[in-house]
Amino acid sequence: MASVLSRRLGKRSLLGARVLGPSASDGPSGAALPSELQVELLDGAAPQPFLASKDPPCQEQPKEVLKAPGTSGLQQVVFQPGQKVYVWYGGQECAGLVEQHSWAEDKVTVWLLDQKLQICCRAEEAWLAGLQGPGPQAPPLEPGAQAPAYRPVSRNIDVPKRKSDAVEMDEMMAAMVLTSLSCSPIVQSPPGAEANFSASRGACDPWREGGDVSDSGSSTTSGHWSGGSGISTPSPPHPQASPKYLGDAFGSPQTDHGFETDPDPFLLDEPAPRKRRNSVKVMYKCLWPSCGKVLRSIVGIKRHVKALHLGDTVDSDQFKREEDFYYTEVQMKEESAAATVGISAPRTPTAEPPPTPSVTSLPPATLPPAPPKAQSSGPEHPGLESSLPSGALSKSAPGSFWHIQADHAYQALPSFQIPVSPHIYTSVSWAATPSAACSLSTVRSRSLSFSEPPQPPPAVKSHLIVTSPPRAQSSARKARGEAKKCRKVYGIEHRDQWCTACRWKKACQRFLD
DNA sequence: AATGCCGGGGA
DNA sequence: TCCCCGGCATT
Repeated sequence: MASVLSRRLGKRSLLGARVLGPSASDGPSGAALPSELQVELLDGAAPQPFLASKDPPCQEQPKEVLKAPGTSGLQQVVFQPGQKVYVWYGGQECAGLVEQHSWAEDKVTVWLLDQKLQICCRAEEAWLAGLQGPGPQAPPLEPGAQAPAYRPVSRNIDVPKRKSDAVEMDEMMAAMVLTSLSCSPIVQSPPGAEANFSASRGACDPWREGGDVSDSGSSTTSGHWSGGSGISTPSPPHPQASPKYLGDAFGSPQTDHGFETDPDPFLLDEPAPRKRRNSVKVMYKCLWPSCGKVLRSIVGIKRHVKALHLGDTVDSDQFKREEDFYYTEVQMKEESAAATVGISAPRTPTAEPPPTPSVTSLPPATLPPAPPKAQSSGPEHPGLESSLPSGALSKSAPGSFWHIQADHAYQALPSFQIPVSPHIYTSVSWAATPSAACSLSTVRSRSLSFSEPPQPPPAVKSHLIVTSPPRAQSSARKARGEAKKCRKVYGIEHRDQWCTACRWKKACQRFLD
């Protein structure tokens, strides 16, 4: 749990929540929040209620803010105006100049050089240049001693972790931003959202989803992000997110209230996520900051994201894919619940994202793209089919080509020539055909490589098998081919046009499968 | 029932 | 070796 908390912390601070945290007066919400959250909120020192503009934090009316019941005498360092100090802002250490230090309120107004803005924060959160460590974890106060009445809990928190987390978060943030193209709601979301920032964590989920990084549930902070795979494969999330989230997602307080069953779970218009294991229920959780809604169907969650967060009005094109980033699949062990819903259909392990282009769903797997594991995916891969017209081999052979000469294939098994064009002949050995098929399949498998762009999952599957070399099911008779046979093509009336094999009731040699 | 083919057998 | 066909599996 601790890890989870710390993680959240980091993320939050990433967004600058700490500095801008909602006012301490926000009694109710504050009380309900996890202790670490409170710390953050209080750290903000800028009790200003959140306003749309997150940029200039408390620069507008810092003074008022400072009037809060002071925690005088706590400060151990006296900041002089103009003095260079460092403060935590936006998840990182920022250098700034002291504008003013209100000893009484234990607040310091700092002009951030980098951000070019003024913020006010608790004196303990700022430290003089040259001194070490971020304010929070800095030595300043003795536990309990001066803890203001309104934030009793904060003192219990082990703040030190913050810094590393923050750094971690920065990286994630960067990745996130890149991925979501600056449109990320997380970035744009109003500061207020942070209060309930379960989403901050979720914000990262997309990657995890996509990568299907099974970090085997280790709930440690490092566990989440250490997996290079997760980060390195920012491929679009697809429905089959990894189950690991489960605990995480549902464990978070925020999630609970957001939980809600999809009204119409059966509306799935895409391959519903299949139940991976007996009692695992797949749900989709909205990652939008402060949302955390959980629905049972992809469609539902997408609709939710689109409608509520992305806004339906906006040209859907612009956000068409965006919504995929704002929900994640979570799996829920649920012995009992399993019975309730027609739990989504099982998703093939390697599954490719569902049909809907946007969702790569998660798909289906995200993608997919899950590293090694995912790779071992099943035999059928989208890239495969798409790269090669399935029927190519068998069907493509227009009668005109093979006909005449192929006709005797049955008799002349060894080899024969196929007139590819009036002047060009291709020598083909029937016996070799299988190998040809092999090479063919080889090529296809190659297309399976990760880089393969997630093509709209072709619905073609069956055909591949046809080209596969020697039939595994050999022993018995040849599986009935799907290709047309002479009988079908020419009809019984024109039996004379059939290939010899067909005439002899043998396997058709003209329209091979 | 229609097809597709294997296994056999006659010429 | 060429041709046919009975019969079974599949569709």
